[in-house]
Amino acid sequence: MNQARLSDQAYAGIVEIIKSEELEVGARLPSEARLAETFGVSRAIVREALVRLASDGITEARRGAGSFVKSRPSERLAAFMPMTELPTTLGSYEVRFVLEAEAARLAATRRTAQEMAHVEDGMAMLREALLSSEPAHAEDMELHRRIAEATGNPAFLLAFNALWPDVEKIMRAGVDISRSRPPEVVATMLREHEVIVAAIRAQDPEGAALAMRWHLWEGRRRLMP
Amino acid sequence: MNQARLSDQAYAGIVEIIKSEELEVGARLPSEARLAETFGVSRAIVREALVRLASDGITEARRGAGSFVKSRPSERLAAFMPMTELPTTLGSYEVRFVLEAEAARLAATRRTAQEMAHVEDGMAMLREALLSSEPAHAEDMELHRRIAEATGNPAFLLAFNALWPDVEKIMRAGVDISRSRPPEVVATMLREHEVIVAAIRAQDPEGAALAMRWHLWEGRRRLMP
DNA sequence: GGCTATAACCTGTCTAACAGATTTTCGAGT
DNA sequence: ACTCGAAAATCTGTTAGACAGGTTATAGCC
Repeated sequence: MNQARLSDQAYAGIVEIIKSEELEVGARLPSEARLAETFGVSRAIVREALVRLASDGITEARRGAGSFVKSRPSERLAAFMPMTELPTTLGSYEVRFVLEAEAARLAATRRTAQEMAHVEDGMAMLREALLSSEPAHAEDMELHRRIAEATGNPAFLLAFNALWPDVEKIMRAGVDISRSRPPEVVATMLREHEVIVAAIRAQDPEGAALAMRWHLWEGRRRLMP
Repeated sequence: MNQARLSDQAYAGIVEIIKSEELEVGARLPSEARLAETFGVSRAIVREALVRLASDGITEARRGAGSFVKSRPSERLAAFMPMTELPTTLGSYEVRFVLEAEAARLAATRRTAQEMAHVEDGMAMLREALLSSEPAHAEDMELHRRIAEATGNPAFLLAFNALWPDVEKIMRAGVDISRSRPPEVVATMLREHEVIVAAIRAQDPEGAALAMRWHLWEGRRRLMP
């Protein structure tokens, strides 16, 4: 097993600092020396972590001045999930990852008021079903379908309908394995959907795409931890 | 202006080595010490460059063994074509834009030698058909289908098959309108496909995705200028 | 208060070293 | 000859300490 590298830990540690200290965009991180001391590693390791953070667009280094927050990691990490590592047994998730993310983006851009109302209705139905501890696969699917519809592009529905039998099979299998869903999982699933719908409501295309990717990524993780 | 960092030069230098030495995916790069000597910098700088290359998915470090090529680097043109401007009458192109670009990327990453040969065959068939001035819709479709197959993920084929009737209808309509295809258009279409296949052959994921996007974008423009 | 020189701090870079993982080499034994 | 295993050679991961040169803060002077 490839033992974890210290620079990975430093990377995670710095992300943690940005999040927990609530460093705003533009704020300066602690100096390399201080970070090294904090994590108990050498400056070289901290620098390697910072190079990666900069490459990920999270920080920016200014010679002689320090490293600065460029964009908050919570809003950025989701965009960098390596699709290449998805097991092909969950192949339909790989396709959904690009297809539904684009659908969410376009829905946020082009949705009419009527389509939005339709999406909100779907969300309400999903909320009710989830809170009454039912499987809710049908409602889940229906919400995703309505988001695809809100793109105004029927071709998205065509592609989705081709995938859904597969997705449903996977979902059912997942629930069969771990029959009881703890309430916090239900709450998380609900929140993920709410965030997507909120972004579409707010006509925030990038936010919608990101929220959808995040939701699918987490969904895959729930099915195959 | 922020003066160029040595690690940036090292990054570019290593990319150059991978390209000019034609290092295959899986091949081992020179050791950090040797790279440092080559570029006249310290090992720490080379390491920072390698961390960035790994973060970009181009190389992979194995402790005690060396750094290995994970995917061939491409020209990072990162041209972004705004799909939002596509008329929904050509909706299936909008879906293909995300779906097939991802398929091309994954095909470049995961294709086996056998799948590659299958793609090359499809390319040869398309070339022959186009050069004999036939419609060649079937061959076009078959090549795209084989690329989707080369992802190793059957879900891509599911989605494609749902879209293709639509795509073919659009293609036929396009040819009916402008019945004669000038030879330079045929040559361009051929070249676009060749670039995609070449990128998949070279195991260059970003290049393959970019080439596919470009091809679809141009294709849409040919149909509706 | 405003201005400037200087000190304090910070990143970018280098050298030299060692631990531990991996690959290669080479020799012993069959 | 051929296999097997151990030692040697390489290689990455990591540390410490140092210095040049850029940036920011401070302190004192007007």
